[in-house]
Amino acid sequence: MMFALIDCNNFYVSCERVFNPSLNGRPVIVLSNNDGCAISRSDEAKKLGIPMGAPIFKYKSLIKKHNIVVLSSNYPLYADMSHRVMNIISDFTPDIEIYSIDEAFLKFSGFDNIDLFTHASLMRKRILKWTGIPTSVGIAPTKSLAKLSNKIARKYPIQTKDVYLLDTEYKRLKSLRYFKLNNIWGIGKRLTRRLELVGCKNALDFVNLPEKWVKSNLSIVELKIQQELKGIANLNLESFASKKSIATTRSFDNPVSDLYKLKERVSTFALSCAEKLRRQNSISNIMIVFIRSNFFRKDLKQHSCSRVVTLPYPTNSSFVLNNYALKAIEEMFEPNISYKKAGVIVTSLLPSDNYQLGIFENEDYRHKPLMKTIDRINLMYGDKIKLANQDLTKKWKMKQEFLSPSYTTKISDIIKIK
DNA sequence: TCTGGGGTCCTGTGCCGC
DNA sequence: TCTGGCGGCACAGGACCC
Repeated sequence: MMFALIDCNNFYVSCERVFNPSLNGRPVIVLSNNDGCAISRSDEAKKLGIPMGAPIFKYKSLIKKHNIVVLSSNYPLYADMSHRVMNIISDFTPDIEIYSIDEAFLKFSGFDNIDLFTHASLMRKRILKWTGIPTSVGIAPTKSLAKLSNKIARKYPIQTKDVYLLDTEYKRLKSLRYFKLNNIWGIGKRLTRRLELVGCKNALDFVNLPEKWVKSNLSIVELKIQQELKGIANLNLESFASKKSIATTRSFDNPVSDLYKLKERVSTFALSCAEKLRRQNSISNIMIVFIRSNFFRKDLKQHSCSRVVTLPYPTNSSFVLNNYALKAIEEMFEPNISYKKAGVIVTSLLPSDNYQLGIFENEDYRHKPLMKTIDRINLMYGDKIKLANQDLTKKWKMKQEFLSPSYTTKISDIIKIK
């Protein structure tokens, strides 16, 4: 039994290139929301020294000097492409866990008579041919080792032909010696620092630490990782677990220090959460509301605060969530602070269909059909219905200066063949 | 001037009740 | 009735992932 990790190379950039081949061979970066920082880079852009998450304003001159193509993110396009890729992958094994928009874990059990290298090569060739997206595949006895194998395939595309099969003890030890601590899935900055303090330099050093020490000084999570790297499968594919929380959070393009404006924004976040809940037929018990000043501005007074609101009954009503979110904001707000970011997270989710109202629960029975109607109208006419405290005239627009067309999802943007 | 968003999971702390 | 120890819980914060 083997696991595989398939990963789309530079996914967002690759999506853009599918529909705009003139981007091939050129340095390209895709920006985060609000055009803040680089979240996807072509190999050419990486070579020029644009790091992951680079704030774009710091790299203006480099971008100009090398004529780097800069694009705003186009999430509907990426989501659609992701869906196509995952569909093709499903043809190659029934056991698939979609791990993120551009990654999936696969399990090959009962594939004893099949050459997995050939099988995986066939899969990535078909994805490339049918969608235009290049991928890399790592195959190994555990998920953590499959992650590392994937990195090898990605780093040495010529030697591996984009597929690396880690199937011997020799390859395992060689790989572990090769990788630094922070290349291990689940070991970040902080753990790397702690492990270096006890003399670890590479992944193999970590694997050789006594299990007892790992469990008592780190945690059960790191112990599992260690076992996985030893080749003992500890993690299985996650079955389509339904979401445990839903969030809507945003940075503001201009700092907000006015309570009224802050409430107006947070109201929008609460409504967005309520809509997302209704879309997946869930209700929530607990809402978390937070506001935060700009922590990059060390010269300004900082304030960061969050409130956990336990709702009187689980709900997905826009009115109820909105009211409690606004109350939380009023409690937390401090004058003379430049707030840069705020958000609403709903958690402790339950399915809405089989929920029975209890004795003390008093959701207004008129909310449910009203919400349905609001959702339908907003879907048909594009967010026409708002609550009274939402600003009707002002549009909070996301900065998207370099947006590509929605090639696959908007009929007006469908590519024209000349 | 300008530094993302959406997730999961763990941990420290303070409080409560046994 | 008082006290200390301890488990459970809620909350705030943070690490880590893509």
